[in-house]
Amino acid sequence: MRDVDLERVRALPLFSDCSDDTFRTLTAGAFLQRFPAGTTLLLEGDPVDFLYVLLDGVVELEGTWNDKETTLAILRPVSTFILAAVVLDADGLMSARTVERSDILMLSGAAMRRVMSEDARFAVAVAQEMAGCYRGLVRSLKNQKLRGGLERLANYLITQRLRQGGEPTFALPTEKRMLASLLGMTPENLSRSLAALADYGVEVNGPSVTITRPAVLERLAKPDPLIDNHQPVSGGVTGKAQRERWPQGDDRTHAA
Amino acid sequence: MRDVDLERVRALPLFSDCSDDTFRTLTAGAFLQRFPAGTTLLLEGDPVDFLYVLLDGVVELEGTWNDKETTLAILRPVSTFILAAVVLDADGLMSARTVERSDILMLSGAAMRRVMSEDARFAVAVAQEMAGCYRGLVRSLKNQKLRGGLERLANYLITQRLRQGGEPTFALPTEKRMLASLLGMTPENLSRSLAALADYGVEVNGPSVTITRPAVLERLAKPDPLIDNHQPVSGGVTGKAQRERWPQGDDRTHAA
DNA sequence: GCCCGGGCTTGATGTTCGTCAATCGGACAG
DNA sequence: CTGTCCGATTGACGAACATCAAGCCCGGGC
Repeated sequence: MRDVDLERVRALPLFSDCSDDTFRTLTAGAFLQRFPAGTTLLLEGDPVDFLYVLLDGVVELEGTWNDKETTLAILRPVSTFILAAVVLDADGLMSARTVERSDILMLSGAAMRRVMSEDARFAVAVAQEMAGCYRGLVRSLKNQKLRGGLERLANYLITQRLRQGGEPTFALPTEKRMLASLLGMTPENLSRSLAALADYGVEVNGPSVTITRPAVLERLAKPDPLIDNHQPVSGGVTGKAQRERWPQGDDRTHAA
Repeated sequence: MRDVDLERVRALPLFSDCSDDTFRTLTAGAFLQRFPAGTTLLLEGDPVDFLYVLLDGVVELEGTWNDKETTLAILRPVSTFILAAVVLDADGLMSARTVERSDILMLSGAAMRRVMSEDARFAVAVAQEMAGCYRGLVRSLKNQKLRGGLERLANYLITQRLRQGGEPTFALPTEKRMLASLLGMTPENLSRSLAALADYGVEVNGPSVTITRPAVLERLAKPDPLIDNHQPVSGGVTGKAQRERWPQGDDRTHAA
């Protein structure tokens, strides 16, 4: 395993605060693997033996029931996933699939659990990361239950624009079929919804989207910081916990 | 604060494993308060200064957007809530309301965060509780995105029956309007859905429900351990983490 | 006893969304 | 270049669901 990769992992909020011993123990039994696109890394219901760290590529988390599938999240580097199952040593509740060829680091789940109880700082980091993931899911559930399809799409586009730097034109990060599944609608309906957003200043050309009248779109979308996390993805803010702390920042960690 | 209450808190998985010092620090600045029904304990978007522990009564967690409300969870004793916001020192993403008169213990969030980094066992317990809550939300999101209203209701009834001891007849734990909101439908539709379940052996009499042909209902509901958590609530299994570990139990915590 | 209010139910109606089917268009192999 | 495949689109239709508007039931207050 290359030092470059090790440093990227060490820089993750999840690992940046732990002792060198802890980090050595965790990475000793770890291995980095490259997977082709479309590989199922983990099937829902299977026991989870590793914490996965996506270093390069794209990974989809999906859930299944009654021959229907839904996308629960789309991950980009650098992200960890199935941390909850590792912490509890439980079966995974969702499947993980590579969307593109991906470099993935696998850390022993047993080692994770052992090391947590020895290194309080690491355990705190795990708790914080879990809390960040939890809050992301609360946002998803509110988004799903409170908004209609068109509103979800409008907010997705607004969020995406901000995360990609704020330019009026940006690219959809995945296939539209997968985006539809993430937004909780069918591909047909996503198509129609995108067409309907033309009235609100949204121009679509293949994967490229241009928002010509942001104010008009926002009046429809009614974005809300308690549902949408508009934090830009730039600048090395990689952990789910850090994303949830924005915009307050770490300085709120006062003792009083 | 009475010793009886202290012991109930100490027995929670979240606190059962921490040192006496940790527990003393946490409970020193804590206070127990009784709230009447319908009290808003916390408004979404407000900073969270306390970890709440519901000792008696019922609490509803709800989310709001655009003048619409949805129930995200209904809590019964003994449960902690808004742990994620406390861990990250962030604003709450949902409101908390008492449904009945409730006894609630409030622990300083700042103390929680301070103590976590000093007591690894406590930090691990927090991480585990967070992981349990996270998995509960994954289940909710899958339930919401993959199933239709009738299926959600059918599975809710099956789960409720098992949690209340497995008898064919049991009582709905809350007002139907709130149940409808939890299930992501309108009260009108819940009424109609309950009526529709008559064909599947479900008899409803006010808050009392009888499942006369469980097999028939299950064929409709298609319950799935990756969505529905059928663990009975009896026998002091109170933490979200413990509920997620079932049915494996703690013996899976092998080092290898 | 009576009235009143709130929760629940029931029916009628419209909107949203999913499904089925056909078509379009670009990517790629032969 | 041409045929094929697959994703995206478009239209027609039906199912699921929300909304609006009664009416019912039951319990509390007068």
